[in-house]
Amino acid sequence: MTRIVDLAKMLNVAPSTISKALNNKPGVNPELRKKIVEVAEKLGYRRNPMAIYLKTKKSKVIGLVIPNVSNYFFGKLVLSIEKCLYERGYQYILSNTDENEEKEMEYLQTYSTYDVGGIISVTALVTMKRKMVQAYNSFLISGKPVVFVDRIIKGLNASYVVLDNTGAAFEAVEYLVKNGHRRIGVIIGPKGVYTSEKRLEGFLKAVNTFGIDFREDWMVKGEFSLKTSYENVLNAFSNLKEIPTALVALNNMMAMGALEAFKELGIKVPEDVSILTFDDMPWHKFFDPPLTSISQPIEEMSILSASILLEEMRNPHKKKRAVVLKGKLVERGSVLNIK
Amino acid sequence: MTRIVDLAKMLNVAPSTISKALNNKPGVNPELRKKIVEVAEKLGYRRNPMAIYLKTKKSKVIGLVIPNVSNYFFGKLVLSIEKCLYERGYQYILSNTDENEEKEMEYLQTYSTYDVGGIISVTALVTMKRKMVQAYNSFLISGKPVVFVDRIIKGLNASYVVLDNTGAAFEAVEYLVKNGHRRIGVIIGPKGVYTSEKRLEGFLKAVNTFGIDFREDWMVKGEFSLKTSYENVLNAFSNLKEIPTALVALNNMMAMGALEAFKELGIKVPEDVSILTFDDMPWHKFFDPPLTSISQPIEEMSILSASILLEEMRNPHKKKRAVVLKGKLVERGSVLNIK
DNA sequence: TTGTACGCGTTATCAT
DNA sequence: ATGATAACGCGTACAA
Repeated sequence: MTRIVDLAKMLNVAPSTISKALNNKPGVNPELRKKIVEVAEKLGYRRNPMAIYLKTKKSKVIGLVIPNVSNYFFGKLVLSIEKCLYERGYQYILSNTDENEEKEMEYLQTYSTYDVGGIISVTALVTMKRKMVQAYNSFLISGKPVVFVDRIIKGLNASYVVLDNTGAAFEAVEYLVKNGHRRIGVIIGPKGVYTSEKRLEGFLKAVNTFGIDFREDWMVKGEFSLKTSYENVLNAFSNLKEIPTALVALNNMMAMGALEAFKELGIKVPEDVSILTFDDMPWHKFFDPPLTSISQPIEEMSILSASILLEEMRNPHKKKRAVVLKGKLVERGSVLNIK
Repeated sequence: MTRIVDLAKMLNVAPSTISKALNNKPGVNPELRKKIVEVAEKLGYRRNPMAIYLKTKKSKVIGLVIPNVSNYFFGKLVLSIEKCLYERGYQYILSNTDENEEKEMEYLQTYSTYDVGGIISVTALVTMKRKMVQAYNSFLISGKPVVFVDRIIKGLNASYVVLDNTGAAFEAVEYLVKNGHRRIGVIIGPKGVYTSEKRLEGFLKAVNTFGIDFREDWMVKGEFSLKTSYENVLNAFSNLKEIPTALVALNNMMAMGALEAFKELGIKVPEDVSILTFDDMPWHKFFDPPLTSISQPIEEMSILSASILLEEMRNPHKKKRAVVLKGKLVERGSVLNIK
């Protein structure tokens, strides 16, 4: 590895001059600077982030908290965020929390020892809210910005980038009503989870607005997982005297669970029940039937969150931003027009 | 952040004593050690990896080269590897190469400045092989182990963990033959890609062994991507006078591409053509028809590669290991028995 | 058991 | 405009 001192010796100048030249600081003869840059390039000099941090205390490493990279949505998020960061010379530490708050707390701890300069977080499903708030707050008060993506923790003065979950859920129901459905069920996620609650809020608002039937026993708890959703849908629909004509899944795992349960029960989709799910996936079009889904602007979310974070790292007293993006309903074959 | 000196002051002992106590080294009074561990715990002391590295030159950061985390297979791989590493106090730098060798080279460069202690690599599709070999070799000769997963670069003395691609492809064809198929096509990946070549090798071996028909124009180039596969299958099957009764896709993206092309051409799966694909995905069972797939032991691959790497980091002169794992054929509905 | 020098590459500061 | 050099940080090895 070529170092600044190596370049200095090579060119018979002082290390400080090399440093100034490479960092575009004033006080270097333009010709000399050009030569220095040239030689640095040729010898493949690369700045040493550790040493720079040692000296300047400005870390170019950011913490990236994600529930689970093997989920397509989060994988894409990581991918685009990495791209943004890499282009600007930042590194990141990826932390898979597995939706486990304790694990998330653990990871936040390690961030201190690695001196991350900021955090982008899709925070885990929260129950021990107080501790979590405290943990994130300790970063915020020490001037390290945090940007929340997809999910918010209330009571924290941090920027965030989320979907208009309420609006999207409203539109989902509206679409079903337009297709003649008046008996609509829903598979919900865990209590206290931001996305689930917001989506349910929009769902209920629409039910109210359009004055359609709604029953408590058409609301199935799915815990945002395939297995739970499968079990609870199986249970609910085998006991129901009157089943809804359509079902909204508040995430895609739960839609798969429902599909599996329906297959077992001999309930045909969409003939017997229509399905509409949150989170569009590239393979939904190959499903039987092709799944009508709500797609999220993942790329936009990633780019926004990364640039907001970087901006706040540069300028710690910047006003926090609250970004809410629109979803898009992708029509396919899992919703039947029963008008 | 509590530091060793803080603990030392607090307990009126020397920093070196604290260090020894916390690292289970001899030369500390058992009672004192107990007290030190206790106080360290209470004050939330966490060792500083940077400082340890500074002193010992032993980095606990490892480089993780992955084509694309948003691909389920690689996402799972990252997840399990992270788990292994985290448990033993290691951190990792994730690098998405996007199957781009130049990007991979770039990332390998940054590894030097972050002083990674070792590398786990699913290396990108290689054409500039020489440069790549050189890059990895420079790590190997400086005593930093590299473990290749899923794909191998020839001419490198490094451990690897891969699937028995040839065997799995052979079994795929064998299964089709058992179901009465004698005209079998294949969608292949890019030239020079380890997994594609090995799988094709097994395919051809089986064709030979079972003495079934094979034609050059039943071999479609899919480049391991949905789009290319779609285009080429569309093209090939609209010109073919006689189409095969079954098609093996050498990865799941290409299977989706074929599915899309068949839909457009009005070719029914599995009535007109059976499909069998590499890479089982959790959603394949919901496809129309449910996709018969070859599943890989992702978890096992991850755990093995992580432990081999860690072992070699501890013991640099350990003999390199070559691990080949078996795939498993998951029967579903996309292969028709035409006997 | 203690005290302390040392390791690293960069950069800020002050002198020339 | 350029040079010389002292930090910067924290854990550890080694001599006492």
